[in-house]
Amino acid sequence: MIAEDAATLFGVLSNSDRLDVIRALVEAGPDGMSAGNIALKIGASPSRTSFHLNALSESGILQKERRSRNLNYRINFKTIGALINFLMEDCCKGSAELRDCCTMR
Amino acid sequence: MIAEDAATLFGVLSNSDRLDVIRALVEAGPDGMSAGNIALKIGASPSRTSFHLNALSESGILQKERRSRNLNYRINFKTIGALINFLMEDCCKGSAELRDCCTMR
DNA sequence: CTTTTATTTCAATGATTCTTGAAATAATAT
DNA sequence: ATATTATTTCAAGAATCATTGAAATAAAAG
Repeated sequence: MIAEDAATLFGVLSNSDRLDVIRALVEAGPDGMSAGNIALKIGASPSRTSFHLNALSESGILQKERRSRNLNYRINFKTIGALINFLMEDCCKGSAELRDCCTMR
Repeated sequence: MIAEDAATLFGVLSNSDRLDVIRALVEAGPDGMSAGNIALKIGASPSRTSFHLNALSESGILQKERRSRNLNYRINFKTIGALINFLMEDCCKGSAELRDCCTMR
């Protein structure tokens, strides 16, 4: 991953609503959740939720799939993992000091 | 760490210049670098560099210390580590799937 | 084929962030 | 004291991002 793409992904994560969406989808498990249920869960209007869902899926953090009337979203952990790898390995050159600060080690 | 603080930190990381600063300081090692040398290294004007250094140290990603005429900056890995922990443990609830995507595991 | 449900798109507005270059501050050296 | 070096601060403007509510689209049901 190049720095510009990482910067874009960090930008997508730099919003509480979007972090709430990720949390809701992690809780929901591998089947994901519909846009409407996500909106209810995070307490935001449909259009506001849609705006954030678009940023998240545009960047590859979420994947969407239509299921009849609903649009179902689920997390794509590969993208989040790639971003963490960029930060730890690329950007911080695998720093041992940083690794020691991380619980998963 | 609460979601709002994490969102702020992600916002600080959402800029290529600032990622370049972090990379330069990781390369520089534990002694860090002066603002002027950072500006030279990342190829940005002094005031622009100062703007980004301020965002980085304000958020706790960098620490600064005056050394006579120079202001010396170095990385505070604790903050970056705490953010990675938030993302992996808090936000993604320690997801095994996410952990499997990370090289450090 | 009209209505209902689910969601997105759009335009307008407000808020935040970034860049630039000039001026201000801080420390040191002459 | 004055000049030099290092860095920040500031104001102005441009660019990007977020929110709102109304209108548009998509699918399904009556």
